[in-house]
Amino acid sequence: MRIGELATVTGTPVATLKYYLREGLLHGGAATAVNQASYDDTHVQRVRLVRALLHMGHLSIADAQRVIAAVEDDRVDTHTMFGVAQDALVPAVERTSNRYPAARAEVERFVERHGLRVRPEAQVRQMLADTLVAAADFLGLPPGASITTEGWDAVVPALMALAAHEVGNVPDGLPRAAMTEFMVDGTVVFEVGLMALRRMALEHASAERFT
Amino acid sequence: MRIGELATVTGTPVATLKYYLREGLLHGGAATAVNQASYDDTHVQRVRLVRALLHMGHLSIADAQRVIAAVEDDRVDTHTMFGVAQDALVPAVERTSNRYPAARAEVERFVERHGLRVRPEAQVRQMLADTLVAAADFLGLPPGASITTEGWDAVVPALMALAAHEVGNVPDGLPRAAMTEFMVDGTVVFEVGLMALRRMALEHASAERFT
DNA sequence: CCCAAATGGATAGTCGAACTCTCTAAAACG
DNA sequence: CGTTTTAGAGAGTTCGACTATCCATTTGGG
Repeated sequence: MRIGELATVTGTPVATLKYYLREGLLHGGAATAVNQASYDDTHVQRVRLVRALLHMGHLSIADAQRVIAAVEDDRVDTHTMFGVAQDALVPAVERTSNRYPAARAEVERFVERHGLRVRPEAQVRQMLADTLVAAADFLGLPPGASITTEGWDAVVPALMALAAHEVGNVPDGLPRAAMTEFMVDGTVVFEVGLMALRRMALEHASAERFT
Repeated sequence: MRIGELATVTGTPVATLKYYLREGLLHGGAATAVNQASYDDTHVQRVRLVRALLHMGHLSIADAQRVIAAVEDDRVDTHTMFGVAQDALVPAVERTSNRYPAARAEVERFVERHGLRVRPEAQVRQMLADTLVAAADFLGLPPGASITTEGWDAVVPALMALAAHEVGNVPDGLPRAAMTEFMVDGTVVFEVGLMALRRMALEHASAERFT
């Protein structure tokens, strides 16, 4: 297919596709002439991934580039590639609070307690620490007060079951890039769903308490 | 305190605070002279809320205005106010897919199945439907294929327990605006934490499957 | 009490991100 | 064979979120 058809299929303007090409978010089509290239299903899927990252995941172009780069890196195994993609999804925040050492230590204990196989350098550890710090700051805890994760313990088994279910859904035998795209898109899309469920649960709990 | 001190305490430039005042994100201080006003703890807390909404929650100024307006509306009870604030937190997406009717119907069944006390008009229902549609589109399901939520069922009890715990943590006897601020901020901050946990669970599941 | 520094309020300017437009020479399609 | 479409590259636009400037007060240390 040519770029016009790709635009129609994905519902994305040609000018925007060209922009994605320039930014390296979309791999070029097979050149058939000096000003012609042909695109295929991998391009359709990629455009969907990019749009999911940008619109559902609210990533910047720069962050999306990091994810795409990880997806395209063929040198490492699926699990590592997924880890890199995950890391790229973690939003950057300024980390000035002096609560971070305590928060990081609490995260290590949490990971240990639940026997989670999470890389020591995984950005997601930092992400959880960010939350603990923000919560402590917001609650106005005194600087030395202990930061705990015990409120989270109850939800871990359910999340692990959900994650196992989701990872189990990744089809076998796909090219690795396609598998990683699958997992990254799943990460973003199901994340939004989980947030929706959480908010439903909050509204329910609020109804129980306040009405 | 004067605006300079508010700026110091919250780590926000004076120019930005003035911008928030102009945009209605921050209520004005008590005027003590034609060019003097004094600010108090409610302003400090509000600035923290605004920054949590903008930076952790990645809301636009316009969306944050809707949340703040709900927080400031004294005419309704706490639960309703929280619902309005929740609705304002749901990001806007373009909804062109023809899968929406099926997705909405599935959401209704889901809410019914779990006995969730969620308002019929709550935006969070739409948010979950968005996810189902995005997932179906991404997986390339044929247009008529059924959209289900059964993968989510397992996680609901844990989320409800977590939400009950969190709502239980809201202190009693605060002014209602403060209570709502508390819950909104909690929604945003703990949401980030939940996403972090989910990603840890995904990495764990990926390790189990791919290594 | 006096003057540099801070303030409230308003307007204008900046900056980066994410597109969107324009242009040119070369296919492609009917 | 003339109208469309295309690749590629650069310039332009739009919008959101600040940031800077200005002025007429007001404050607060010496």
